[in-house]
Amino acid sequence: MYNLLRAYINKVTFSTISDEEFSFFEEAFSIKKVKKRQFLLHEGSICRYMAFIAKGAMRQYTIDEKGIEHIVRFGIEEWWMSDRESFLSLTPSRYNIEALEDCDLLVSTNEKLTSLRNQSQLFAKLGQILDEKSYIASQKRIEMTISYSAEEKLLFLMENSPQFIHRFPQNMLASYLGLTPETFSRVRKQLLIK
Amino acid sequence: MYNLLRAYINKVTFSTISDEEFSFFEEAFSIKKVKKRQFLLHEGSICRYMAFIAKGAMRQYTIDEKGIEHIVRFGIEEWWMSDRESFLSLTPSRYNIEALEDCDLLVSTNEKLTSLRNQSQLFAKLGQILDEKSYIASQKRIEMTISYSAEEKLLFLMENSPQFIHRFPQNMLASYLGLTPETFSRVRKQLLIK
DNA sequence: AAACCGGATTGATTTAGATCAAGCCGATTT
DNA sequence: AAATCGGCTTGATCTAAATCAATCCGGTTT
Repeated sequence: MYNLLRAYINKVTFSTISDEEFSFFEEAFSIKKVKKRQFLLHEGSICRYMAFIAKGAMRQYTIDEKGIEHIVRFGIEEWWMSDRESFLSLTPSRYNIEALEDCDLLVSTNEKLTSLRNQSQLFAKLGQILDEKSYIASQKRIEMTISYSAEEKLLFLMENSPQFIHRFPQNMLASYLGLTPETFSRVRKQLLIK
Repeated sequence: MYNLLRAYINKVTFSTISDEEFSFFEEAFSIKKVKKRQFLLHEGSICRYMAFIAKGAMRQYTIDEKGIEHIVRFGIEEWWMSDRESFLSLTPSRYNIEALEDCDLLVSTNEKLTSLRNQSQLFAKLGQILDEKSYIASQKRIEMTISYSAEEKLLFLMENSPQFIHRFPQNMLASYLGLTPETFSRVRKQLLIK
């Protein structure tokens, strides 16, 4: 499982990490398995984990006053899951993180990551690259949500996250796009005809 | 003008930067003044600058097929403006960055920032802190756009960015929230009555 | 095989917000 | 002072998407 993390680090940083440097990662991360429907984080509690998904899929969502769930993020293999705000500032989270499939995770804590950052140059670089990527992705998603029609949102999803389409149920994809399941279904049908 | 940047660095990183280390910043950044209505970046061109706003205000926006502008970001004093994707990958940008007031900027280039990152430990830390903050802010904004009503969006703006309310015209605030100016005006009226 | 369940679809109706259109107001220009 | 302009408001109408409600369908459970 650790070799998945190792391969990932090499891929993202365009480097080959040494055994010595990787040993710091092995110390910082431990294995955690979560079954489908189990939670990594519950609303109201402090997020203690930064999790690398070695296998499986997860979702991060809030529940509004009307009881409706809003999915703010999906995670699949090689993605990171955490509520960074809660994780860093130790404040109660407004989010839930739930396994949508049985997951193999490599998890670490705030303290361990801080020391890892000092031990490994490559970890700092990794963090920087990931932050840039996620910033750019967030920017695009914001643009989508403020300016696209339902049909355009669906096309955006197909374009930018085709892996999600057949992996997650439509009602969740709808939630992720800010649509109702009914609208999602109708728009999808329209697009298939065209 | 450089002392504004200096004070900012100290504030954000909780440190006191030495003259020596700050000299690297002085080398990396140059002063650029842009008048109201002038552009730092035009759609279709490559974003060459990372700009620190010492004074003034800017907006970053796209124009859709129907010719409607969508503001994805505002920037004011002590904020950074750039299209990071274009800036880092040297691809043509889909955004425009325009001065909404006369601006005093400190600008740098991709190459200079890369070398600054090697010269200054504090710059790396600064980058990390800013990335974390902007990630958290983006996450919140995404949540808002997919799940809030017009009224809730306005309340969100008042709560999270009160500085914007009286500084920018309503039609731009509306665009930033993904609403029409008419809806913005009506909802605002409703809220004032309450 | 019957009952059950989590989605997905489909139709009818409602509604929030967009669109269209006109008028207003205050600041700047001529 | 008249004219122009950018932005704001207000009213009437329209429409995309939400809501409500029923049915369907494939997979599990009993």
